[in-house]
Amino acid sequence: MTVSESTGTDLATSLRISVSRLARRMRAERAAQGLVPELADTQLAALAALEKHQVMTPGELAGREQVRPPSMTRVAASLEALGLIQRAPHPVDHRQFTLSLTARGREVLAEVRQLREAWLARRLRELSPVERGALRKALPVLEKLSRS
Amino acid sequence: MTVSESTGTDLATSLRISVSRLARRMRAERAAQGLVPELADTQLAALAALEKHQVMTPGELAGREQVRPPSMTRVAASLEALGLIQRAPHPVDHRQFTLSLTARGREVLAEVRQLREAWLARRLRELSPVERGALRKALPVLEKLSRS
DNA sequence: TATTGTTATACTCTATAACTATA
DNA sequence: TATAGTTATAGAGTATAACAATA
Repeated sequence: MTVSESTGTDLATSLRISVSRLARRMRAERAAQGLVPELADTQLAALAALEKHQVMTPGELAGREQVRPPSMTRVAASLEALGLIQRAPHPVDHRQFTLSLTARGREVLAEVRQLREAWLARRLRELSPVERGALRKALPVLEKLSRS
Repeated sequence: MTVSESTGTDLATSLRISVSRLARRMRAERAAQGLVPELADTQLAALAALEKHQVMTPGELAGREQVRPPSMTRVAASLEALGLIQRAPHPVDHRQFTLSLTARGREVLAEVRQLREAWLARRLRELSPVERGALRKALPVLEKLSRS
């Protein structure tokens, strides 16, 4: 019985293991590159979310990235310290803040996308067009799963 | 420009973010279930690898699961303490050990696969057949990536 | 001398609980 | 009183470096 014929439970098992291992593999590969600045998964995801939505509050970012508010506090603080995002008072609710990318944040995001994903991008180029196509078709589903 | 038409770099970016977030999401969901015993990603992956290959050395397991030997030492020690794997002298090289599943380990693996993947399996059932098909086709590619 | 595995230690990331400020 | 965010603290998981045993 091949993977493509597996049952739902097998699919869950295999998917969980592959996704966990790939996440670990990417993290390890990234760390080996010694980039400046060294950005973690959630930091980079937060930058990408801010690029997409322009302005978000810390709470919105935490919800979107599936981390707790204190974790996003640290992520936001680190990104602000690096000059990659900026914080402004919320227009109506003074308990909240708005976060947005700085020009430097935008630059770094572009740079990091090229450099930090070098390993994954290289591996993707080594795949066949059919394999890449399979990933592209699965990508929206993976995104849906990660948000649900 | 939709995801399915994206360039290779965009694919790498999106894939990395989705995979990272899904791994984090699954870990969080798992922890909420309070299972007995509480098994981490790498512990479960090690059990699954031992089920597949019957007998492996700690070094082989570490290489397969992309963790460093000291990490696998901890994983193996915890699984042995739980009675889920057993250790035996290596037949020829006395520096090494062979690891294999105990009967209890096999039971727990089956049980954990049902219980611990409940969240992911439920989400997978909520997908359309087309979406599940996309994941099934991508799965071997994800496995390949995670091993490369 | 090289290799396998372990021990000691430290780091990264995230979580829960308690607190502050504002609604 | 409820909510957004922060601070303090702890836990899980992994890594590097140093060590022990064997090849």
